Amino acid sequence: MKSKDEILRERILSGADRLFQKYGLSKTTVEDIAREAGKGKSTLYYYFKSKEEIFDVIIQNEKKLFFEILQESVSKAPTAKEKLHVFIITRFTRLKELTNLYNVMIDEVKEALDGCVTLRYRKQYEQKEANIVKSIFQYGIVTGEFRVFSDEDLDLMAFCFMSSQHGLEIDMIIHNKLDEMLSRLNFLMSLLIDGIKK
Amino acid sequence: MKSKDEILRERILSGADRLFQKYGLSKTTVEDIAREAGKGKSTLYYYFKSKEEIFDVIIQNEKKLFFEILQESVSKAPTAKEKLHVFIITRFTRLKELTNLYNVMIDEVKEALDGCVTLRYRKQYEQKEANIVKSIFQYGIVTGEFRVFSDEDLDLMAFCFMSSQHGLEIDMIIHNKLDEMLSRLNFLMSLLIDGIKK
DNA sequence: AATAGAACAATATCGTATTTTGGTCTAATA
DNA sequence: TATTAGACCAAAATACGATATTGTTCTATT
Repeated sequence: MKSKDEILRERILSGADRLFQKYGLSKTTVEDIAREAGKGKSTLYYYFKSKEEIFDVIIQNEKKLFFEILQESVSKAPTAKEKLHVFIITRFTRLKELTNLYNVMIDEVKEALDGCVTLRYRKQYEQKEANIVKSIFQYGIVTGEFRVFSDEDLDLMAFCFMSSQHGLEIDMIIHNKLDEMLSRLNFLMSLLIDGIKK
Repeated sequence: MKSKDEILRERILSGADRLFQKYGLSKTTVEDIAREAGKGKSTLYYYFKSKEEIFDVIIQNEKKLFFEILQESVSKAPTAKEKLHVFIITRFTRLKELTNLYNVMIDEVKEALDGCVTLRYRKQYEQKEANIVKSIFQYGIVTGEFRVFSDEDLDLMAFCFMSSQHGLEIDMIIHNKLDEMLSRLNFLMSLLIDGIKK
């Protein structure tokens, strides 16, 4: 049974989530968020330190949800190979639904390419992705599906696997071929799996 | 023996190349380029239709040079596997030297991520890259190094190989690890090669 | 034929006024 | 006392008119 505080807090967050999805962080005002929650601005500041904190909580929540879903679906697959494919499919399907998390990832790429590296969210996000992939590798080694690699190589491989998926995504965006995205992500993952299997 | 026209034309181009490298296309004025060539603006318009054409010629020249160098170094390697590694090393080494070409590639990624897909240069550039990689695959099949793939799969593989390299580059830029770039590019290529070899 | 320099319209920049915005604070309300 | 509204504030953003800059054209000159 949630307290009154928590109910209102979540009302503010879900309203803000919708606004950020629609208008982005910069175009959504604190006044907008207050109105959406049916409260005054002061009330927002009672519950949150700043607009930035509201956004941060939303992103952290989406990230938490994303990785819970990802981890759950991966854990259900019986083989490491299947886990990797499930990882790709689930990641692709679910990340797009979490619009604010997705947008933040893209924004940080753009910032980095502009020579402005802040990485508020992406570093930790990518680390979590790579950790899941690494644990799948380790599982695959235990089951005998994959060759044995050093821990250092596993880290490197996880990074490279994910970077290659990121690259494919970006290139598909560039070439406006979003409908082929999932099949190509899977194709690439199959190639990479072929590179590490026994 | 070059004609006077060609000498002056190349003087304009090399001056403009330096200016574009330093200031970029938008911040380099036609007046700048004229001054660098020691001529008036009108003279520039005698030889080139517009500032944009000067830039285009420079990019096309850099691209031509880049692919000649790439093709030459690849053709010297004896095995398909070595060709792929030479491709990666040469590509990495030489593209960075061709500043204007490199900058145009990055700019087009940024534009695409902004939802504005123009692709003045990148599409053809990527097609050429993929063609070289595909021909290396075909060579590797002939020499017996790689498994046999359909032509369609070869196209897809070439695209995916290059996209994965692009992704690694972008992620290294994002994480500010440019010093590790080449080793990781080679590491990823090795994984991918392992995925296609007999 | 090759070149300079003036002219032009479109675009960019700049300074200033005005509005908006995130956040603070006090008083009111439940 | 906890929660909330609304006034206020300084900084940031925006709008706008004036001015400068820029890419290009065109005419006259060499």
